[in-house]
Amino acid sequence: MFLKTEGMNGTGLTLSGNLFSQLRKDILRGKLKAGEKLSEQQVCDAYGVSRTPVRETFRQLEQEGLIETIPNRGAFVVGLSSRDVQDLYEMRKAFEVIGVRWAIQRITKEELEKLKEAYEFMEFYTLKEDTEKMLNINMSFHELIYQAAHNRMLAHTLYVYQLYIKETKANSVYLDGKLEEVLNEHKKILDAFVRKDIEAGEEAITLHLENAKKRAKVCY
Amino acid sequence: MFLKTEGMNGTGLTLSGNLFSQLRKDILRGKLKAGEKLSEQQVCDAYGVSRTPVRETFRQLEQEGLIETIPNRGAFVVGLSSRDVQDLYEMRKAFEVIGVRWAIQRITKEELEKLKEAYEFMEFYTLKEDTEKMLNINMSFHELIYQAAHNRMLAHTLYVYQLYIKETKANSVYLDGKLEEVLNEHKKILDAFVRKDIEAGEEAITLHLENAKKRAKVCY
DNA sequence: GTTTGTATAATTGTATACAAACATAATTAA
DNA sequence: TTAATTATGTTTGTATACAATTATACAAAC
Repeated sequence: MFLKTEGMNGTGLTLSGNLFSQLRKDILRGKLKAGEKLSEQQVCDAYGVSRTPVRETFRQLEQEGLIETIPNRGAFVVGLSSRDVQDLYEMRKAFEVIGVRWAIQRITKEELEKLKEAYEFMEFYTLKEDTEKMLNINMSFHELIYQAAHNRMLAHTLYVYQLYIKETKANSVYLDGKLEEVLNEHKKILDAFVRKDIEAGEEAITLHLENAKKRAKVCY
Repeated sequence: MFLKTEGMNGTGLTLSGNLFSQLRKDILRGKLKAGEKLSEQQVCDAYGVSRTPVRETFRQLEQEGLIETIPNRGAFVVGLSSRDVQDLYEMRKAFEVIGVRWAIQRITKEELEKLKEAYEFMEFYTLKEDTEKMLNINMSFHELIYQAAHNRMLAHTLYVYQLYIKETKANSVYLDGKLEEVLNEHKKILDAFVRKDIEAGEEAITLHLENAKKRAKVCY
Protein backbone atom coordinates (compact mmCIF):
# COMPACT_ATOMS: atom_id res chain seq x y z
CA MET A 1 0.00 0.00 0.00
CA PHE A 2 1.13 3.48 -0.74
CA LEU A 3 2.08 6.05 1.81
CA LYS A 4 0.17 9.29 1.67
CA THR A 5 0.86 12.28 3.90
CA GLU A 6 1.22 16.00 3.62
CA GLY A 7 4.91 16.60 4.15
CA MET A 8 7.42 18.83 2.35
CA ASN A 9 7.11 21.53 5.00
CA GLY A 10 3.51 22.24 4.19
CA THR A 11 4.07 22.61 0.47
CA GLY A 12 1.35 20.02 -0.02
CA LEU A 13 3.33 17.44 -1.92
CA THR A 14 1.71 14.04 -2.21
CA LEU A 15 3.76 10.98 -1.48
CA SER A 16 2.33 8.05 -3.42
CA GLY A 17 4.34 6.41 -6.15
CA ASN A 18 8.06 6.69 -6.47
CA LEU A 19 10.14 9.78 -6.01
CA PHE A 20 10.74 10.49 -9.65
CA SER A 21 7.23 10.30 -11.01
CA GLN A 22 5.88 12.04 -7.95
CA LEU A 23 8.26 14.99 -8.13
CA ARG A 24 7.70 15.19 -11.86
CA LYS A 25 3.98 15.29 -11.32
CA ASP A 26 4.35 17.96 -8.64
CA ILE A 27 6.38 20.09 -11.04
CA LEU A 28 4.06 19.58 -14.00
CA ARG A 29 1.00 20.32 -11.91
CA GLY A 30 2.62 23.45 -10.58
CA LYS A 31 2.80 22.44 -6.94
CA LEU A 32 6.47 23.16 -7.23
CA LYS A 33 6.77 26.55 -8.86
CA ALA A 34 9.36 27.56 -11.42
CA GLY A 35 12.42 29.06 -9.79
CA GLU A 36 11.75 27.37 -6.49
CA LYS A 37 14.70 25.69 -4.90
CA LEU A 38 14.57 21.98 -4.25
CA SER A 39 16.50 21.27 -1.09
CA GLU A 40 17.77 17.72 -0.92
CA GLN A 41 17.15 17.48 2.80
CA GLN A 42 13.60 18.80 2.52
CA VAL A 43 12.76 16.22 -0.11
CA CYS A 44 14.41 13.55 2.05
CA ASP A 45 12.24 14.52 5.00
CA ALA A 46 9.10 14.75 2.89
CA TYR A 47 9.54 11.33 1.36
CA GLY A 48 11.29 9.60 4.22
CA VAL A 49 14.33 8.54 2.22
CA SER A 50 18.00 9.40 2.28
CA ARG A 51 19.86 11.77 0.03
CA THR A 52 21.21 9.13 -2.35
CA PRO A 53 17.88 8.25 -4.02
CA VAL A 54 16.88 11.91 -3.93
CA ARG A 55 19.99 12.94 -5.80
CA GLU A 56 19.44 10.17 -8.34
CA THR A 57 15.91 11.44 -8.86
CA PHE A 58 17.22 14.97 -9.32
CA ARG A 59 19.46 13.74 -12.12
CA GLN A 60 16.51 12.15 -13.86
CA LEU A 61 14.45 15.32 -13.55
CA GLU A 62 17.40 17.34 -14.77
CA GLN A 63 17.71 15.09 -17.79
CA GLU A 64 14.07 15.79 -18.61
CA GLY A 65 14.70 19.50 -18.24
CA LEU A 66 12.23 19.93 -15.41
CA ILE A 67 14.85 21.09 -12.94
CA GLU A 68 18.18 22.79 -13.33
CA THR A 69 21.09 22.07 -11.05
CA ILE A 70 23.80 24.60 -10.40
CA PRO A 71 26.96 22.95 -9.11
CA ASN A 72 27.42 23.40 -5.36
CA ARG A 73 24.28 25.50 -5.23
CA GLY A 74 21.48 23.02 -5.68
CA ALA A 75 18.48 22.15 -7.82
CA PHE A 76 15.91 24.65 -9.02
CA VAL A 77 12.51 23.97 -10.55
CA VAL A 78 12.25 24.87 -14.21
CA GLY A 79 8.77 23.60 -15.00
CA LEU A 80 6.72 24.34 -18.07
CA SER A 81 5.53 27.77 -19.08
CA SER A 82 2.19 28.12 -20.84
CA ARG A 83 4.22 28.66 -23.99
CA ASP A 84 6.00 25.38 -23.33
CA VAL A 85 2.66 23.61 -23.02
CA GLN A 86 1.47 25.18 -26.26
CA ASP A 87 4.64 24.03 -27.98
CA LEU A 88 4.24 20.63 -26.43
CA TYR A 89 0.89 20.20 -28.14
CA GLU A 90 2.28 21.27 -31.48
CA MET A 91 5.33 19.06 -31.19
CA ARG A 92 3.19 16.18 -30.18
CA LYS A 93 0.95 16.69 -33.20
CA ALA A 94 3.91 16.77 -35.53
CA PHE A 95 5.36 13.63 -33.98
CA GLU A 96 2.11 11.72 -33.96
CA VAL A 97 1.88 12.34 -37.68
CA ILE A 98 5.34 10.94 -38.18
CA GLY A 99 4.44 8.09 -35.88
CA VAL A 100 1.37 7.16 -37.93
CA ARG A 101 3.35 7.40 -41.15
CA TRP A 102 5.98 4.99 -39.92
CA ALA A 103 3.54 2.76 -38.11
CA ILE A 104 1.45 2.19 -41.24
CA GLN A 105 4.61 1.15 -43.04
CA ARG A 106 5.96 -1.06 -40.29
CA ILE A 107 3.02 -2.48 -38.39
CA THR A 108 2.93 -6.27 -38.11
CA LYS A 109 -0.17 -8.40 -38.52
CA GLU A 110 -0.23 -9.09 -34.78
CA GLU A 111 0.03 -5.39 -33.96
CA LEU A 112 -2.73 -4.57 -36.42
CA GLU A 113 -4.92 -7.18 -34.75
CA LYS A 114 -4.28 -5.55 -31.40
CA LEU A 115 -5.16 -2.17 -32.84
CA LYS A 116 -8.43 -3.56 -34.23
CA GLU A 117 -9.13 -5.12 -30.87
CA ALA A 118 -8.53 -1.80 -29.12
CA TYR A 119 -10.93 -0.18 -31.53
CA GLU A 120 -13.57 -2.80 -30.81
CA PHE A 121 -13.23 -2.07 -27.11
CA MET A 122 -13.82 1.57 -27.98
CA GLU A 123 -16.99 0.65 -29.80
CA PHE A 124 -18.11 -1.29 -26.76
CA TYR A 125 -17.40 1.49 -24.30
CA THR A 126 -19.02 4.03 -26.59
CA LEU A 127 -22.19 1.98 -26.50
CA LYS A 128 -21.95 1.70 -22.73
CA GLU A 129 -21.09 5.42 -22.55
CA ASP A 130 -18.21 4.65 -20.19
CA THR A 131 -16.05 7.76 -20.46
CA GLU A 132 -13.46 6.54 -17.96
CA LYS A 133 -12.75 3.27 -19.76
CA MET A 134 -12.88 5.11 -23.06
CA LEU A 135 -10.03 7.35 -21.99
CA ASN A 136 -7.94 4.36 -20.97
CA ILE A 137 -8.47 2.40 -24.14
CA ASN A 138 -7.91 5.60 -26.09
CA MET A 139 -4.49 5.89 -24.54
CA SER A 140 -3.76 2.25 -25.35
CA PHE A 141 -4.86 2.76 -28.95
CA HIS A 142 -2.32 5.52 -29.43
CA GLU A 143 0.40 3.66 -27.59
CA LEU A 144 -0.12 0.73 -29.92
CA ILE A 145 0.55 3.08 -32.80
CA TYR A 146 3.71 4.37 -31.15
CA GLN A 147 4.94 0.82 -30.76
CA ALA A 148 3.98 -0.10 -34.29
CA ALA A 149 6.25 2.66 -35.55
CA HIS A 150 9.11 0.45 -34.35
CA ASN A 151 11.21 3.39 -33.35
CA ARG A 152 12.21 3.37 -29.71
CA MET A 153 13.10 7.04 -29.67
CA LEU A 154 9.84 8.15 -31.22
CA ALA A 155 7.83 5.84 -28.98
CA HIS A 156 9.59 7.18 -25.91
CA THR A 157 9.22 10.78 -27.00
CA LEU A 158 5.51 10.40 -27.68
CA TYR A 159 5.02 8.56 -24.42
CA VAL A 160 6.65 11.39 -22.50
CA TYR A 161 4.63 14.01 -24.40
CA GLN A 162 1.45 12.15 -23.64
CA LEU A 163 2.42 11.93 -20.00
CA TYR A 164 3.32 15.61 -19.84
CA ILE A 165 0.07 16.68 -21.45
CA LYS A 166 -1.85 14.41 -19.14
CA GLU A 167 -0.17 15.80 -16.03
CA THR A 168 0.02 19.39 -17.10
CA LYS A 169 -3.62 20.32 -16.81
CA ALA A 170 -6.31 19.71 -14.24
CA ASN A 171 -7.68 17.73 -17.15
CA SER A 172 -11.34 18.27 -17.04
CA VAL A 173 -12.51 16.03 -19.82
CA TYR A 174 -15.55 17.01 -21.81
CA LEU A 175 -16.32 13.84 -23.64
CA ASP A 176 -19.91 13.46 -22.55
CA GLY A 177 -22.03 13.08 -25.63
CA LYS A 178 -18.99 13.14 -27.86
CA LEU A 179 -17.89 9.56 -27.53
CA GLU A 180 -19.24 8.70 -30.97
CA GLU A 181 -17.36 11.59 -32.48
CA VAL A 182 -14.15 10.28 -30.90
CA LEU A 183 -14.93 6.76 -32.02
CA ASN A 184 -15.40 7.92 -35.59
CA GLU A 185 -12.05 9.66 -35.62
CA HIS A 186 -10.36 6.49 -34.46
CA LYS A 187 -12.25 4.52 -37.08
CA LYS A 188 -10.70 6.69 -39.77
CA ILE A 189 -7.26 6.12 -38.31
CA LEU A 190 -7.79 2.37 -38.11
CA ASP A 191 -9.10 2.26 -41.67
CA ALA A 192 -6.00 3.99 -42.89
CA PHE A 193 -3.91 1.32 -41.17
CA VAL A 194 -5.97 -1.48 -42.68
CA ARG A 195 -5.66 0.03 -46.16
CA LYS A 196 -2.01 1.02 -45.55
CA ASP A 197 -2.97 4.48 -46.72
CA ILE A 198 -0.31 6.76 -45.27
CA GLU A 199 -1.83 10.00 -46.50
CA ALA A 200 -5.24 9.15 -45.08
CA GLY A 201 -3.59 8.15 -41.81
CA GLU A 202 -1.74 11.43 -41.49
CA GLU A 203 -4.90 13.33 -42.26
CA ALA A 204 -6.94 11.32 -39.78
CA ILE A 205 -4.49 11.69 -36.90
CA THR A 206 -4.11 15.42 -37.55
CA LEU A 207 -7.84 15.93 -37.55
CA HIS A 208 -8.20 13.78 -34.46
CA LEU A 209 -5.62 15.71 -32.47
CA GLU A 210 -7.02 19.06 -33.55
CA ASN A 211 -10.49 18.02 -32.53
CA ALA A 212 -9.17 16.54 -29.31
CA LYS A 213 -7.60 19.87 -28.43
CA LYS A 214 -10.89 21.61 -29.11
CA ARG A 215 -12.84 19.09 -27.07
CA ALA A 216 -10.62 19.31 -24.04
CA LYS A 217 -7.07 19.00 -22.97
CA VAL A 218 -6.67 15.31 -22.54
CA CYS A 219 -8.39 13.31 -25.26
CA TYR A 220 -5.76 11.90 -27.57
CA MET B 1 44.00 18.88 -17.12
CA PHE B 2 42.06 15.78 -17.93
CA LEU B 3 42.94 12.30 -16.84
CA LYS B 4 43.49 9.80 -19.59
CA THR B 5 44.21 6.14 -19.01
CA GLU B 6 43.09 2.78 -20.31
CA GLY B 7 41.07 1.39 -17.45
CA MET B 8 37.72 -0.42 -17.36
CA ASN B 9 39.45 -3.78 -17.19
CA GLY B 10 40.92 -3.46 -20.64
CA THR B 11 37.67 -2.52 -22.32
CA GLY B 12 39.45 0.49 -23.73
CA LEU B 13 37.25 3.21 -22.32
CA THR B 14 38.67 6.69 -22.48
CA LEU B 15 38.53 8.82 -19.39
CA SER B 16 38.52 12.47 -20.39
CA GLY B 17 35.48 14.61 -19.71
CA ASN B 18 32.89 13.80 -17.12
CA LEU B 19 31.39 10.44 -16.44
CA PHE B 20 28.09 11.05 -18.18
CA SER B 21 29.28 12.40 -21.50
CA GLN B 22 32.08 9.87 -21.55
CA LEU B 23 29.94 6.84 -20.93
CA ARG B 24 27.40 8.17 -23.40
CA LYS B 25 30.09 8.55 -25.99
CA ASP B 26 31.39 5.07 -25.30
CA ILE B 27 27.90 3.65 -25.79
CA LEU B 28 27.17 5.67 -28.94
CA ARG B 29 30.52 4.76 -30.45
CA GLY B 30 29.96 1.12 -29.69
CA LYS B 31 32.81 0.63 -27.24
CA LEU B 32 30.16 -0.59 -24.86
CA LYS B 33 28.09 -3.11 -26.76
CA ALA B 34 24.35 -3.54 -26.49
CA GLY B 35 23.40 -6.06 -23.84
CA GLU B 36 26.67 -5.65 -21.98
CA LYS B 37 26.35 -5.26 -18.26
CA LEU B 38 27.65 -2.11 -16.65
CA SER B 39 28.99 -3.01 -13.24
CA GLU B 40 29.00 -0.09 -10.86
CA GLN B 41 32.26 -1.14 -9.27
CA GLN B 42 33.99 -1.60 -12.61
CA VAL B 43 33.00 1.89 -13.69
CA CYS B 44 34.12 3.21 -10.30
CA ASP B 45 37.53 1.60 -10.74
CA ALA B 46 37.84 2.76 -14.33
CA TYR B 47 37.03 6.37 -13.56
CA GLY B 48 38.46 6.56 -10.06
CA VAL B 49 35.26 7.74 -8.40
CA SER B 50 32.87 6.26 -5.90
CA ARG B 51 29.55 4.60 -6.55
CA THR B 52 27.42 7.64 -5.81
CA PRO B 53 28.37 9.67 -8.91
CA VAL B 54 28.37 6.50 -10.97
CA ARG B 55 24.82 5.69 -9.97
CA GLU B 56 23.76 9.26 -10.72
CA THR B 57 25.31 8.95 -14.15
CA PHE B 58 23.46 5.67 -14.70
CA ARG B 59 20.19 7.43 -14.01
CA GLN B 60 21.00 10.06 -16.60
CA LEU B 61 21.89 7.45 -19.19
CA GLU B 62 18.76 5.52 -18.33
CA GLN B 63 16.70 8.66 -18.85
CA GLU B 64 18.18 9.00 -22.32
CA GLY B 65 17.38 5.38 -23.03
CA LEU B 66 20.99 4.38 -23.59
CA ILE B 67 21.03 1.93 -20.70
CA GLU B 68 18.34 -0.08 -19.01
CA THR B 69 18.41 -0.82 -15.31
CA ILE B 70 16.73 -3.85 -13.85
CA PRO B 71 16.07 -3.44 -10.12
CA ASN B 72 18.56 -5.33 -7.99
CA ARG B 73 20.19 -6.70 -11.13
CA GLY B 74 22.07 -3.77 -12.55
CA ALA B 75 22.47 -1.64 -15.62
CA PHE B 76 22.68 -2.99 -19.16
CA VAL B 77 23.74 -1.17 -22.30
CA VAL B 78 20.96 -0.56 -24.78
CA GLY B 79 22.73 1.51 -27.38
CA LEU B 80 21.51 2.37 -30.85
CA SER B 81 20.82 -0.15 -33.57
CA SER B 82 21.46 0.82 -37.18
CA ARG B 83 17.71 1.12 -37.48
CA ASP B 84 17.73 3.53 -34.55
CA VAL B 85 20.36 5.62 -36.28
CA GLN B 86 18.34 5.65 -39.47
CA ASP B 87 15.28 6.73 -37.54
CA LEU B 88 17.34 9.32 -35.75
CA TYR B 89 18.18 10.98 -39.05
CA GLU B 90 14.57 11.01 -40.14
CA MET B 91 13.32 12.32 -36.82
CA ARG B 92 15.95 14.96 -36.84
CA LYS B 93 14.93 16.06 -40.31
CA ALA B 94 11.30 16.30 -39.29
CA PHE B 95 12.21 18.28 -36.18
CA GLU B 96 14.56 20.62 -37.95
CA VAL B 97 11.74 21.51 -40.32
CA ILE B 98 9.48 22.30 -37.40
CA GLY B 99 12.33 24.21 -35.81
CA VAL B 100 12.83 26.38 -38.87
CA ARG B 101 9.11 27.02 -39.14
CA TRP B 102 8.86 28.23 -35.59
CA ALA B 103 12.19 30.04 -35.65
CA ILE B 104 11.19 32.13 -38.67
CA GLN B 105 8.05 33.16 -36.82
CA ARG B 106 9.73 33.88 -33.52
CA ILE B 107 13.28 35.00 -34.23
CA THR B 108 14.25 38.34 -32.70
CA LYS B 109 16.24 41.02 -34.47
CA GLU B 110 19.25 40.25 -32.31
CA GLU B 111 19.03 36.54 -33.08
CA LEU B 112 18.71 37.25 -36.78
CA GLU B 113 21.82 39.40 -36.59
CA LYS B 114 23.69 36.54 -34.96
CA LEU B 115 22.49 34.19 -37.67
CA LYS B 116 23.69 36.60 -40.35
CA GLU B 117 27.00 36.89 -38.55
CA ALA B 118 27.34 33.11 -38.41
CA TYR B 119 26.67 32.98 -42.13
CA GLU B 120 29.33 35.61 -42.78
CA PHE B 121 31.83 33.50 -40.87
CA MET B 122 30.83 30.62 -43.14
CA GLU B 123 31.56 32.74 -46.18
CA PHE B 124 34.94 33.58 -44.73
CA TYR B 125 35.87 29.99 -43.93
CA THR B 126 34.65 28.86 -47.32
CA LEU B 127 37.06 31.31 -48.94
CA LYS B 128 39.84 30.08 -46.66
CA GLU B 129 38.77 26.48 -47.30
CA ASP B 130 38.95 25.76 -43.57
CA THR B 131 36.82 22.63 -43.23
CA GLU B 132 37.37 22.30 -39.49
CA LYS B 133 36.16 25.80 -38.65
CA MET B 134 33.37 25.39 -41.18
CA LEU B 135 32.01 22.41 -39.29
CA ASN B 136 32.07 24.34 -36.03
CA ILE B 137 30.33 27.42 -37.36
CA ASN B 138 27.91 25.14 -39.17
CA MET B 139 26.92 23.65 -35.84
CA SER B 140 26.54 27.09 -34.35
CA PHE B 141 24.35 28.19 -37.26
CA HIS B 142 21.93 25.39 -36.61
CA GLU B 143 21.99 25.87 -32.86
CA LEU B 144 21.07 29.51 -33.38
CA ILE B 145 18.02 28.33 -35.28
CA TYR B 146 17.09 25.93 -32.49
CA GLN B 147 17.29 28.78 -30.00
CA ALA B 148 15.36 31.12 -32.24
CA ALA B 149 12.48 28.66 -32.22
CA HIS B 150 12.06 29.66 -28.56
CA ASN B 151 10.98 26.22 -27.56
CA ARG B 152 13.15 24.69 -24.89
CA MET B 153 11.96 21.18 -25.57
CA LEU B 154 12.57 21.38 -29.29
CA ALA B 155 15.95 23.01 -28.77
CA HIS B 156 16.98 20.32 -26.33
CA THR B 157 15.70 17.52 -28.53
CA LEU B 158 17.53 18.81 -31.57
CA TYR B 159 20.67 19.37 -29.56
CA VAL B 160 20.61 15.77 -28.38
CA TYR B 161 19.92 14.49 -31.89
CA GLN B 162 22.81 16.50 -33.24
CA LEU B 163 25.04 15.14 -30.52
CA TYR B 164 23.92 11.58 -31.11
CA ILE B 165 24.48 11.82 -34.85
CA LYS B 166 27.84 13.37 -34.25
CA GLU B 167 28.93 10.65 -31.85
CA THR B 168 27.33 7.74 -33.62
CA LYS B 169 29.64 7.48 -36.57
CA ALA B 170 33.37 7.65 -37.01
CA ASN B 171 32.33 10.78 -38.86
CA SER B 172 34.63 10.93 -41.79
CA VAL B 173 33.58 14.21 -43.31
CA TYR B 174 33.78 14.63 -47.05
CA LEU B 175 33.43 18.35 -47.40
CA ASP B 176 36.55 18.99 -49.44
CA GLY B 177 35.57 20.87 -52.53
CA LYS B 178 31.97 21.07 -51.40
CA LEU B 179 32.22 24.00 -49.04
CA GLU B 180 30.57 26.33 -51.55
CA GLU B 181 27.71 23.91 -51.98
CA VAL B 182 27.20 23.87 -48.22
CA LEU B 183 27.48 27.64 -48.06
CA ASN B 184 24.82 28.02 -50.74
CA GLU B 185 22.40 25.81 -48.86
CA HIS B 186 22.83 27.93 -45.76
CA LYS B 187 22.37 31.06 -47.83
CA LYS B 188 18.96 29.81 -48.87
CA ILE B 189 18.06 29.12 -45.26
CA LEU B 190 19.23 32.54 -44.15
CA ASP B 191 17.35 34.25 -46.98
CA ALA B 192 14.16 32.53 -45.88
CA PHE B 193 14.71 33.92 -42.39
CA VAL B 194 15.33 37.41 -43.70
CA ARG B 195 12.21 37.30 -45.87
CA LYS B 196 10.22 35.47 -43.13
CA ASP B 197 9.27 32.94 -45.78
CA ILE B 198 8.32 29.83 -43.84
CA GLU B 199 7.72 27.64 -46.87
CA ALA B 200 11.05 28.54 -48.40
CA GLY B 201 12.72 27.91 -45.07
CA GLU B 202 11.22 24.45 -44.71
CA GLU B 203 12.22 23.62 -48.25
CA ALA B 204 15.75 24.90 -47.77
CA ILE B 205 16.38 23.02 -44.52
CA THR B 206 14.95 19.80 -45.97
CA LEU B 207 17.15 20.05 -49.02
CA HIS B 208 20.14 20.91 -46.87
CA LEU B 209 19.72 17.92 -44.59
CA GLU B 210 19.12 15.55 -47.48
CA ASN B 211 22.24 16.79 -49.21
CA ALA B 212 24.16 16.65 -45.96
CA LYS B 213 23.25 13.01 -45.55
CA LYS B 214 24.44 12.32 -49.09
CA ARG B 215 27.68 14.21 -48.55
CA ALA B 216 28.58 12.43 -45.35
CA LYS B 217 27.27 11.60 -41.96
CA VAL B 218 28.02 14.74 -40.03
CA CYS B 219 27.44 17.91 -41.99
CA TYR B 220 24.31 19.58 -40.79
C1' DG C 1 22.92 -36.45 -16.15
C1' DT C 2 19.70 -33.23 -14.63
C1' DT C 3 17.48 -30.90 -11.16
C1' DT C 4 16.79 -28.97 -6.63
C1' DG C 5 18.38 -26.97 -2.32
C1' DT C 6 21.61 -24.51 0.35
C1' DA C 7 25.63 -21.85 1.50
C1' DT C 8 28.65 -18.39 0.03
C1' DA C 9 30.06 -14.56 -2.60
C1' DA C 10 29.09 -10.63 -5.21
C1' DT C 11 26.15 -6.76 -6.36
C1' DT C 12 22.74 -3.49 -5.75
C1' DG C 13 19.84 -0.21 -2.71
C1' DT C 14 20.04 2.88 0.95
C1' DA C 15 21.82 5.46 4.78
C1' DT C 16 25.31 7.99 6.76
C1' DA C 17 29.79 10.30 7.49
C1' DC C 18 33.04 13.58 6.08
C1' DA C 19 35.04 17.25 3.12
C1' DA C 20 34.34 21.23 0.24
C1' DA C 21 31.67 25.02 -1.31
C1' DC C 22 28.37 28.33 -0.32
C1' DA C 23 25.20 31.47 2.35
C1' DT C 24 24.47 34.11 6.26
C1' DA C 25 25.43 36.77 10.26
C1' DA C 26 28.40 39.13 13.13
C1' DT C 27 32.37 42.10 13.44
C1' DT C 28 35.57 45.47 12.27
C1' DA C 29 37.36 49.38 9.63
C1' DA C 30 36.66 53.25 6.82
C1' DT D 1 26.30 54.23 8.25
C1' DT D 2 28.35 51.47 4.86
C1' DA D 3 31.62 48.29 3.08
C1' DA D 4 34.62 44.74 3.66
C1' DT D 5 35.91 40.68 6.31
C1' DT D 6 35.78 37.05 9.16
C1' DA D 7 33.22 33.46 11.59
C1' DT D 8 29.50 30.32 11.71
C1' DG D 9 26.13 27.39 9.93
C1' DT D 10 23.99 25.21 6.11
C1' DT D 11 24.07 22.65 1.81
C1' DT D 12 26.12 20.12 -1.68
C1' DG D 13 29.66 16.53 -3.50
C1' DT D 14 31.76 12.32 -2.58
C1' DA D 15 33.09 8.23 -0.17
C1' DT D 16 31.96 4.54 2.55
C1' DA D 17 29.31 1.39 5.51
C1' DC D 18 25.51 -1.60 6.09
C1' DA D 19 21.30 -4.11 4.64
C1' DA D 20 18.78 -6.52 1.09
C1' DT D 21 18.76 -8.92 -3.04
C1' DT D 22 20.68 -11.68 -6.53
C1' DA D 23 24.23 -14.70 -8.66
C1' DT D 24 27.30 -18.62 -8.20
C1' DA D 25 29.10 -22.94 -6.61
C1' DC D 26 28.55 -27.14 -4.79
C1' DA D 27 26.21 -30.98 -2.81
C1' DA D 28 22.24 -33.98 -2.47
C1' DA D 29 18.27 -36.10 -4.49
C1' DC D 30 15.88 -37.77 -8.34
